[in-house]
Amino acid sequence: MTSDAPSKDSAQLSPVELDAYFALIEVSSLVRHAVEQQLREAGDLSYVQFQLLATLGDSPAGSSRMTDLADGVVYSRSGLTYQAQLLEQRGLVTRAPSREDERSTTVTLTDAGRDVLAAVFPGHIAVLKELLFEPLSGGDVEALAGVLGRVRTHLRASPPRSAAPRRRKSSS
Amino acid sequence: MTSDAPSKDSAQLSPVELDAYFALIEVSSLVRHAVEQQLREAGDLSYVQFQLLATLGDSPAGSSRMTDLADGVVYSRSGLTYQAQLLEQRGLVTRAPSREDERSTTVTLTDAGRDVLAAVFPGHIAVLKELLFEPLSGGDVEALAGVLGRVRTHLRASPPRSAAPRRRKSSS
DNA sequence: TATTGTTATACTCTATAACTATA
DNA sequence: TATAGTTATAGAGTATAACAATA
Repeated sequence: MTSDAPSKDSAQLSPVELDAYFALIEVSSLVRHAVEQQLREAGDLSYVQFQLLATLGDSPAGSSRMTDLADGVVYSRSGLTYQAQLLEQRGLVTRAPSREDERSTTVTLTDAGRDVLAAVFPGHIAVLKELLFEPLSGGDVEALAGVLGRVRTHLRASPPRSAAPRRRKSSS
Repeated sequence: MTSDAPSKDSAQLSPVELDAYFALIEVSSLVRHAVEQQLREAGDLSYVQFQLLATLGDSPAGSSRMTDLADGVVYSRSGLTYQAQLLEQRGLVTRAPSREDERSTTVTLTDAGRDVLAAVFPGHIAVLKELLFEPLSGGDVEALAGVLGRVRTHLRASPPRSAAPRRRKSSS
């Protein structure tokens, strides 16, 4: 333990950092894969579609603008359009031009959409409990939420390189 | 905060669990996306290709059987063949039947493969430091590695649902 | 002119099933 | 018969660029 600092200078990652990085990739990868299967089987939803439905379900009116929906879920606008089309074709959402701003499209969760969401939730939670939370203590979960929350805040604040193709363009 | 225990029974996730889950997905998603871009720009590598090269680079002989390579990197055998073909076409790896077991294919990292790996590493590390580790203390990193390490162990031990199409079939 | 969203298109990746060959 | 790997093929998802419409 000579230098346990995060080593912001050296061009190397410390062994602990490597551990953390590899574990993060492997865990998120496996969990996501398992969750995707469950969603596919229980409701024929891709993960992105689930995220969109869940986001709509969280909003009070069950609706949202396309641009707001895109936040964090998708990396390109056309990708969002594509997924929204699929959801609309299945009758899980509705799309209509916003009255406030005719350029915007308001996406709204339908009753059928809520049904699918409800059909999928229990299994979704079961997978998470079994795969992610089963081996963790309450303290572990808090630590995880705390640390990852800090990273998330950092990521949201820092210039998203090109994660967000458009949107949030201050100067230029 | 009546029941802060991990709540292994109720069919709901606690607020902290939800936090941890969402943060995990968002962070891993953003980090991975950023890393993928860097790898693409610096060495024209997909993340899976990078993982394969890096795995080979870690092994003493710079070579490995296909099946061993697949571990954790890919979810189907054909997917691995596909990526290995791409790497071979670019001259970054070599494929040859193993002498010990003629059924096996031994994949070996070439000098060109090592070069690409070397070309890509610094930027890779830089992205991780900037995006993932920048806002974390040494203790944070250790906590992260510890908790995720525990989950990883759990995931590796538990029946991979169908993550591993073949391989590791005890009874049957 | 800037913003919102869609469309067309090309491409990457993944997965299932059928198949070959060796143990 | 079981294992290692490849092939064919089909489908899902993503991204870029060009486009239309509104602010």
